[in-house]
Amino acid sequence: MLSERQMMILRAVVRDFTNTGVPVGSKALAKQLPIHVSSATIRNEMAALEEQGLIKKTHSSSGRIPSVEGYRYYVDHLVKPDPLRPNDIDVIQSSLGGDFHKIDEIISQSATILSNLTSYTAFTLKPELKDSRLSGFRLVPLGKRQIMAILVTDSGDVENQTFDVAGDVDGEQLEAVVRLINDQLVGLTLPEVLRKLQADIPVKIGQYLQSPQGFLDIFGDVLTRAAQERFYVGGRLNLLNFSQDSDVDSLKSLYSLIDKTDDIASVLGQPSDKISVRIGNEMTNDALQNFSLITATYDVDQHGQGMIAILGPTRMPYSRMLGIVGAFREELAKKLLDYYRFYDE
Amino acid sequence: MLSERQMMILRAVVRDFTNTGVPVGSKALAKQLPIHVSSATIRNEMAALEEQGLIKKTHSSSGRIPSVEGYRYYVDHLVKPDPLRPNDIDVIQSSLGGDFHKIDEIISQSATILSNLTSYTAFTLKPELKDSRLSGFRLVPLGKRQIMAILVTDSGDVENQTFDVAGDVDGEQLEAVVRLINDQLVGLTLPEVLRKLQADIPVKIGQYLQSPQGFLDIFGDVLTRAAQERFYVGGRLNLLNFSQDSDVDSLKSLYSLIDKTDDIASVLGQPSDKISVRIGNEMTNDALQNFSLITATYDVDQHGQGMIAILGPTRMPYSRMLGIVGAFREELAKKLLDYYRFYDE
DNA sequence: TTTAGCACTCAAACTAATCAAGTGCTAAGA
DNA sequence: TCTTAGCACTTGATTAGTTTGAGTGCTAAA
Repeated sequence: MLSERQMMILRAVVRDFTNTGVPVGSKALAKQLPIHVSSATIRNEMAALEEQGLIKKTHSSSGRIPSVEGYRYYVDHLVKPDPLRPNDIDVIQSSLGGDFHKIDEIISQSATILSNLTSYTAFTLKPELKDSRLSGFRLVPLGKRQIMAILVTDSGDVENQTFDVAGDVDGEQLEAVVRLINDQLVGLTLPEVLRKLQADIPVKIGQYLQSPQGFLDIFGDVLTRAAQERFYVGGRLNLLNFSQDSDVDSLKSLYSLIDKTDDIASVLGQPSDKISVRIGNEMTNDALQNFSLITATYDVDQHGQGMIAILGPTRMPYSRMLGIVGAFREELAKKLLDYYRFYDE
Repeated sequence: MLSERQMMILRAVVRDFTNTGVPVGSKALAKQLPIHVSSATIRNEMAALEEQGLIKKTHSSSGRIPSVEGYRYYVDHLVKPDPLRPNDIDVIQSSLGGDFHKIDEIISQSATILSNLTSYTAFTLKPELKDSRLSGFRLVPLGKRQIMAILVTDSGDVENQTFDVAGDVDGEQLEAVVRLINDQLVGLTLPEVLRKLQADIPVKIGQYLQSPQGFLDIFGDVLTRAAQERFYVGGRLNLLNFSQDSDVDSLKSLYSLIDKTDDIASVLGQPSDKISVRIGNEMTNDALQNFSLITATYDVDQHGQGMIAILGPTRMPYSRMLGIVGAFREELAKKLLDYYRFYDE
């Protein structure tokens, strides 16, 4: 249990340290705090806070910095999200105001906006229904020897891939394959389709194509891409700003993590209604020990739930960041609702 | 004019320095050189080389390092490309040996291989005909309100983009627009198409669509993408290894340069038959002052000419790198010829 | 419970001393 | 004329020692 005064001190330590990056000493605090006490008193209180593991020293005679637990307490109990700055509002309005022709443009643009506002790295995921289902498959012949495979899901995701075929393209064969897939697989969830693709489908396709393997490769490829959550990243380069003493290796593993599409879901974690903050070692990933991750979901009614996130140093100004993330999720949801309303109704 | 002995010394200085990164002194050279002279003699020769601007000191009593002019002389007159190591050959064979379904897979894979072999950053461009022409355009309706626009050029490039439309999709309108484009624009070079797109096409399309602007945006978009040379990058993270004293700003501008699609052509420069080496300030771009760029073209007969390149520190082992680039361009050309032969004939 | 005072700690900044690698120059030798 | 041994000199790196300043914990008095 913390006393009022201890909370006040903890809050001040976090605020000061996140702003300046310098450990905070008792004298500076005494001068700054609204109550009138001496630095010695502050020292006593700080010792108590340290006892509880909320703040720590960088060396035996240094000022204090927040521990991970201290940040956590601050985020859970003390922080109040800052309201947006007028300038921030302008940025959002103007970047999100234009005309868009597809959801993905809005989502990818959002990642850029978020990274600009925060000067950290931002992630965005489009609204996604729980289990999206295969809703259509096409094979479009292009030119002489080229075919484009297109896969559509019921949540509107489209994946496509072109590939070359040897010999002439037989229109009837293509049609037969497309019909087969649409008959047998449309309506199933993508994992189900993947499972069937390993089982009975190859046999059936063998009836129409003499060498189905190539085709199955392509189809499987497009399918896995569609099953993976596509996410957008903004401001990747901002990570460079926080590479303390230029630790190239950890930077590299950080970037590999970000670029590995299949890992991002596990990093961002489960959606939850609240805005979630994970701090340093609260994330299991080694590369993220000095970072904090703020994630938030946004709802677009029947179109499902999406996610936005920002990744910055543990030592980030949480009140401002929480304000930005909170406000932006609202703006994005609003924008998407408008978008769906325009195209769907 | 350099004497035989001076050449020998210059060669040794470059070789030593590129291998170790440490300025090369007269004593070490005297011990290492095949001829038997004292370090004092070497010092005299080095003074002569410095006089000519080919080598320089890092401070008044240091060993010598090559100047940009020294590297240039070395590359132009002294270097002999290393033969590939057996291990390198294995890497190429196994990474390029698999089955590919499209040119782009081979080209993108090549960027990865090159970066692995060199541990630098690699670029690859697919073989490109001089002025590729529009050879086909489609609008494929997907689901309720989604359309995919597909553009094909006569060199086999495919660009596509999906977009949403408000209101019901009118199949006849779509067909009319597609027919219009195919009638009026197929066969023209892409710049010509772009020009027409600003001029008479909008009027004509206005006859079929009540609000053509959205469509024109999309079409223009796909068109510009198709007109830009698509290139692949391998080993971008390797640039981090050479950020001397973690100069974040110059790293950032380096990455922005690499990611800006429209600038890369100007960076890579004009194709030429030879393998070209550009060193440090021979490139005008500020961000590249400490880098060297090796570019090489490769020919795939009637399918045009492509390009590969590697970007590494000025202080790179040129003989090995030239060997790798030289050998790889051959391998790649061979692989592509095989590929075209399989699919085209 | 608060606070003035004091002894103590530690990182950072600065100074001085030493070392090793290298240079240019001179003068003697081939 | 070219080569080379010898020597004085320069410089960056490393190490050890000092000083400074911000900060701490503890004690004893208010």
